[in-house]
Amino acid sequence: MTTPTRAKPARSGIAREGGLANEVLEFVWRRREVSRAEIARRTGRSRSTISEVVARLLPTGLIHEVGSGESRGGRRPILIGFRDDASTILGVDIGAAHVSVALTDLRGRVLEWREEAHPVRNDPHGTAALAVELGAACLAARGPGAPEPMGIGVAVPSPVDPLSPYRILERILPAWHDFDLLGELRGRFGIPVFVDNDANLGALAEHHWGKAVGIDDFAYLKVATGIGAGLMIDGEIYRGATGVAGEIGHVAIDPRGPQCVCGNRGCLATFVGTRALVARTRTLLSDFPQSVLAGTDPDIWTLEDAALADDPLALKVVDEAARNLGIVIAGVLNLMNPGSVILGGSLARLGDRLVTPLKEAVASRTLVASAAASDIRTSELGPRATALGAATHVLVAALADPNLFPGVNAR
Amino acid sequence: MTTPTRAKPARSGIAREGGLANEVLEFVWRRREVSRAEIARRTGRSRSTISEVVARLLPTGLIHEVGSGESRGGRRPILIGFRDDASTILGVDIGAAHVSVALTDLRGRVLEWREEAHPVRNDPHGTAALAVELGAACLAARGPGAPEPMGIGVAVPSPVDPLSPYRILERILPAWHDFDLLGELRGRFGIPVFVDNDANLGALAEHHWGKAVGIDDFAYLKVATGIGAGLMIDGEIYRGATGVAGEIGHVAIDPRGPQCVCGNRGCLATFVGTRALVARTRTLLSDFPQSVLAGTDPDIWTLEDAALADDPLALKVVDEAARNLGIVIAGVLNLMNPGSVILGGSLARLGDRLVTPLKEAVASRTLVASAAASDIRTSELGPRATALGAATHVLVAALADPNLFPGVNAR
DNA sequence: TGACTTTGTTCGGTTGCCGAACAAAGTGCG
DNA sequence: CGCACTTTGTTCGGCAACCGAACAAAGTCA
Repeated sequence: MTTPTRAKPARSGIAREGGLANEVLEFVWRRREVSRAEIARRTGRSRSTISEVVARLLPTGLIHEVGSGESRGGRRPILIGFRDDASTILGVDIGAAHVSVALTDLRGRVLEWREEAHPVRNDPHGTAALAVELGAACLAARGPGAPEPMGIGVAVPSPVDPLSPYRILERILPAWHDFDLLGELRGRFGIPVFVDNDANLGALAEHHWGKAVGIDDFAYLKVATGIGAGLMIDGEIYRGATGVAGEIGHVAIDPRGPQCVCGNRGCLATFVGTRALVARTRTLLSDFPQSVLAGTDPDIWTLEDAALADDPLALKVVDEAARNLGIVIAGVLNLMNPGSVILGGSLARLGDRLVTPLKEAVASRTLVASAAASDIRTSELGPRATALGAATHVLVAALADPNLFPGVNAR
Repeated sequence: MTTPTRAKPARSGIAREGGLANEVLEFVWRRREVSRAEIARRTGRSRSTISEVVARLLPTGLIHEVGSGESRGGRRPILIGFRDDASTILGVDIGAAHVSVALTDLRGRVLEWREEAHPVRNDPHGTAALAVELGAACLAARGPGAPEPMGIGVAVPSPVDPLSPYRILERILPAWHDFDLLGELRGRFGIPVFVDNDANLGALAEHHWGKAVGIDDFAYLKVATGIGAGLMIDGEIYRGATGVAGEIGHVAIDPRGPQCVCGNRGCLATFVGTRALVARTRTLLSDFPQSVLAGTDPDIWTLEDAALADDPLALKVVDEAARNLGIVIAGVLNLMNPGSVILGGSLARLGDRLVTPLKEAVASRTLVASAAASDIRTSELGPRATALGAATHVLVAALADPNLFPGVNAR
């Protein structure tokens, strides 16, 4: 009855303040070096207004004057540059069986990197301690004089409800019930902490640093222990009504398929998850005595290496996986019409060995195949993509409202 | 190089001007009768500001003072009401084999209604002439003193590219290549014309007048000659990168299924389109000699009527259709996590006879079944839903920017 | 060299919105 | 009934954001 309805709640949970100062800041970040007059032209504001805004932004230390640019027939412009080293960000990737941490600058460069295997599912306290330890190690490696990071981003292998991000993992990881990972991190480092689902953050990383730069509507599929999709719609992560959009691991693709942990039969995850791929490889070993994998106990890494070496057994497993993925991707294309589909997770390093059979499977299942199927690609961001995406989330929040990060303008 | 990037291109193609005046206008429309003080509270603005905005809005004739409301312990408020009869809107539904036109007021009430069967696919000129004729008939029935409508909305059974809405139907209806339906209508009536896909407009109708009032993320499925989905995301129709989002009729649900016109096998449309349902009914006739349909040549209407009368043959056909639809809807739920799924098209009148088996099929294919599957419902808007949605599109545009409709404030 | 451009700043003015103050019109209690 | 208190809607002064015009500085081009 008395709830103000003024501002739409931002779907991303990020302020998106709309102020001109933020718009200019984000523009300078995107263009790296740009004059006041150019900002004025591109934002549609007057030069006088932009001059004033830039003057207010300079003392934050996020931007600075970096010299003069080329003349366009008159006075040479003073270029405004973004200070990529004005601060740093910690990106934490909580996987199914590992924790990794990246320390990045404000341009997505990974300055430090730590990774360690850990039984995440059953040990929330140890996981949090490990994340703190790896983060501290990243900071220590930068030396004593390095500035404090401005924030921490965390990727978790589970849906995140944007309305109550603190109670996250319990659905998939019961041991994590009511454990406050975020509070732990905030308490240790004393800076803002953000969480999101790993596939969502992978999509964010692709949007900023990968194959989706400049594309505002695309789907990112991460194939790992589980399978998840991150959907970017109009430049923002789409979460759906209750925050579980993109949970495609349990789409049924074969009602006669094997039993899945979720209780149904023939889920995508039972065919394409890393465990399923390794199991399938073991089953086929006896049929491929000439395979380099023959006589070994394969895991996902040796399987991928074998595929990269064009081993026939590995290629057969990848081919089957691609065709099963294709069923689901065709559905995504028909339903959402994304501008691009990007494949992430370790399988992405197989490149065309994965994409070619995938495109075939998709083309036979889509009406507008020619247009849609042509833009399926593999990520090139590598194993650091998720942690990088977590850091990127903090960067996006900072550009949208730098006031949330008091540490920055105190330099 | 010189493109201004100021305003994001609105995905809907509608202005969404953001001005306070439009916000107030839309608020008054939603609340029907509301005082200045209440508007101020709910929009977060001051009473003085709202007073001024209302004063500027009153001369448009879209709102007016309608008396005084209940006191809340002090002076009684002056209620501001929306003039539902300030203008009218023409909504045109171009179907696969019919044209229908609704004349509505600004509250979605259908004042006049005309419908006629027509071979739309092969006769664009005749179709346009028929739309004009039915529209004129609606206007004539209102008498000579009636005000001119403020705009025309058109629903077409084909994707619409928001960037070039004039070349619409050629992909699905080759005979329509380069025929300018919109120009025809604009030339005849001299008022703004808007187009969109029929499923999108059905979703819009549900959002304003049907089962999705208050729900900003949902999927609307229309089952007719073809099958299409309208996706509403954050209160706006989602079109995807190239305007074909929701084209789910050709999702493959059975690789061993029958050949489809699109060239693939086992498309959803080959199982659940009206033609497929009638064909399936004919096939099963011999197995159900006790059916009321036995000995008849059934069509989609008699089939639905039989199902409503609990005829076993009809129920079996509906049951099969529901299970096939369920496959696709489960995919929609897993991928997009909509707050609700609403079924439209004539099949919707079967109600629980359709929804119950559908929910069963969905529940066995979704991970978060309990939450998601519970909110699948049938539309109650009936056969006028699409034309109503077309008119609603014009209403939405008008509320977002009444300046587009000069005819209104000239009263 | 001189005419013309472009940049960035200064300055006065408009616009949108706010808060304080006020009159009008209510309610509720002694 | 009378009086204190609320709520509504308007008026008016003021602030912040932004703009356009004017200008000096610094460049290009013929």
